[in-house]
This record gives sequence, structure tokens and C-alpha cells, in this order.
Amino acid sequence: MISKKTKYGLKALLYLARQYDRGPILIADLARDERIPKKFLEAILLALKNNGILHSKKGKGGGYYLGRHPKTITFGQAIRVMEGPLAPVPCVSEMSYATCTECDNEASCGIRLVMKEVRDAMAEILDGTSLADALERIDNAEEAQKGVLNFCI
Amino acid sequence: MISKKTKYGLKALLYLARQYDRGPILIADLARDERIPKKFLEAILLALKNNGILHSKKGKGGGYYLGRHPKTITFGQAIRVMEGPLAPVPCVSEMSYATCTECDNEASCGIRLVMKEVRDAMAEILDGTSLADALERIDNAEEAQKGVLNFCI
DNA sequence: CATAAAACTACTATATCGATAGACTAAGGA
DNA sequence: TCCTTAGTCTATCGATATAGTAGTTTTATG
Repeated sequence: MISKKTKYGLKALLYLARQYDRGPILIADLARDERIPKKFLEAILLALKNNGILHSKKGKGGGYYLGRHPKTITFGQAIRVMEGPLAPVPCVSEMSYATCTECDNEASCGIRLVMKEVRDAMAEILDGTSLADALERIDNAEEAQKGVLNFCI
Repeated sequence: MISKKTKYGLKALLYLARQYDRGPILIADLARDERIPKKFLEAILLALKNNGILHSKKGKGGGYYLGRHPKTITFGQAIRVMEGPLAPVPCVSEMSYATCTECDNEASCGIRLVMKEVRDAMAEILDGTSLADALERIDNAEEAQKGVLNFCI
């Protein structure tokens, strides 16, 4: 299960992606519209900024905005910042490998063999889905819902 | 990242699967061989028992043993007991669905759309891999390692 | 300089994790 | 029946993570 922090962060990123061309967005607006505690959101956006995913501008007319085009920001990148490595065990992580303190013979660890598969499957999806992709799919889903409504009327 | 509890639990299950036909195994032996704190292991095994994955026998000659054949116990079942639902968000869980408190329109939630894919990918792997499968793969990996060693000599 | 907005520091509950200690209960064997 | 063995249950503890709050500082703009 992902934490609220991660959910809030992903919501914020989608929000910023949707208005990518409108310049800096205020934390206050984002917090209000997405119903996220403002001070909590502050910390989340700061973390995303420190990892290069977001940029910010201080002072009047300031706010937060995406550091790159929504097509080039993936769920995988964002989740790694907020939730840590995708891998279920450190010994199968590609981005932040570490030995498991528990097992000695890594090559023949059954848990590792299975978790490697899980990590790869997750990474394929999360690193292959950008914010832009998600926005598109949201729009499609909303269209589909409208379609059903019209069909019902 | 999975917790130590889950790692210990999976190790214990693989240990019990490897000696499936030898009757009840003592917690003490398991704890010693797999280097798991005994009292912690106790709690883990108890949880697995309460979920029908393990059985136990009290008194002299007692111990823990698998409740079913290793072929029919999957990683998915075990992980759900120890770690909770596989799904990254409750609203895409098949085994323990719950609405997300945050989002109102579930059908067009971008996070949900992506996480549904992740859940399905994880479930396919974890529910499709049994303890017996893992043991087989461990043996294969050990054979392969030996092969490399022989080749080197 | 005044103001707006992010950045930073500090703090507080609450929950979970990892682990330990001790009392209790059931099952066999002598 | 009594004793030993071994699982069961309850309680506790420190450390860490989660979720959220309050107030202050820094920086850019007009």
C-alpha cells in the first residue's frame, strides 16, 4: 500500500501536468482544489523539487511547476522519490541496490528470484507511464463515462 | 519494500516446504537454522496458522507443518497474511476492496488506473508462484552455480 | 519598503516494526 | 497423576515512519 504522502504527491503532479503551460501554481490553490493539507503538501512538493521533478519560483507570481514536459515525467520517478525503491527487497533494486542482511547466498535465494520478477513487472508499468499518459487515460475514462450516461438517457 | 516479518515468514514457509514429509518442525530449529528471532518467528507462524496456511501440534513431538501441499501454497497467499493486500491502493484490491477516502470519482482516477495495472501484474506473479515452484527454482539456481564452478575448475 | 510566496525549523500525536519477557495451556510419557 | 515439552497469549519497549500543525525566515517582485 502506498502512503498518503505518495497519493498526494501523484495528485499534485497530475494537477500541475494538466496546467503545464499556465506558469507557477500556488501551493494554496493546489491544496484547496485537491483537498490536501497545505503544510503536508509543502513538504511533498519540496521533496519533488529537490529531486528535479518540480521547479519553484519564490515571491510574487511564484509557485510550483513541472521541471520537464509531462511526457517525460513517469510514475516510477515520482514514486521513488516519495515511497523509496520499487523493489520489494533491496537486493533486486536497479536504482538503489543493497544486499539483504538476512540471506548469504543471493544467487539462490528463493525470495529474491520471485521478487526480481515482481520488481521488473512493476518497473515496466510505472517507468512506462508518464503524467501525460495518465491525463490521456483520465480523459478517455471520463469520455467513456459520459458515453454511458448519454446512452442511458 | 516488504517487512522483515514477511521475509522471515517466507523463509520459514520455504523451510517447512523443503521438509514437507518429515512431520512437525520445532520453532526452535527453524529459528536457529534460518537465523530468525525465536519469539518473533512464533508470532509470524501463529498468524500463518490462523489463516490456514500452517498447522501445528502441541506437546512432545509437536511443532509446525504446512497445512497443504507446497504446490498449493502461493507467495500471494502468504504475503497477504503478513503484509496485507497486494494492491498499492485499496480501491483496486480484489481480495479486500475499500474505497479510497481521497478520491470521489473512482472511474476516472488516474492513480487508480495505473495502480490497477500494477496490482494485476503483481498478483499474476505472486498468485502464480507456489512454494514448490520456488524450491524448484532454488535447486536450478544452485545447479547453475555449481555448473559455473565446475566450468572454472 | 511592503508584500507575497516558498523554504525552513520545530513540534506532536499516532501507528507500525522489530524484538523480548513471562505466564498460560495442551499433549505425551513415565 | 505428575512432569516435561512445546505451542499460545499478553504485555511491553525502543525505534522509526506517518500524518499533520505552528511559526519563522528567506527571497523575489512591484
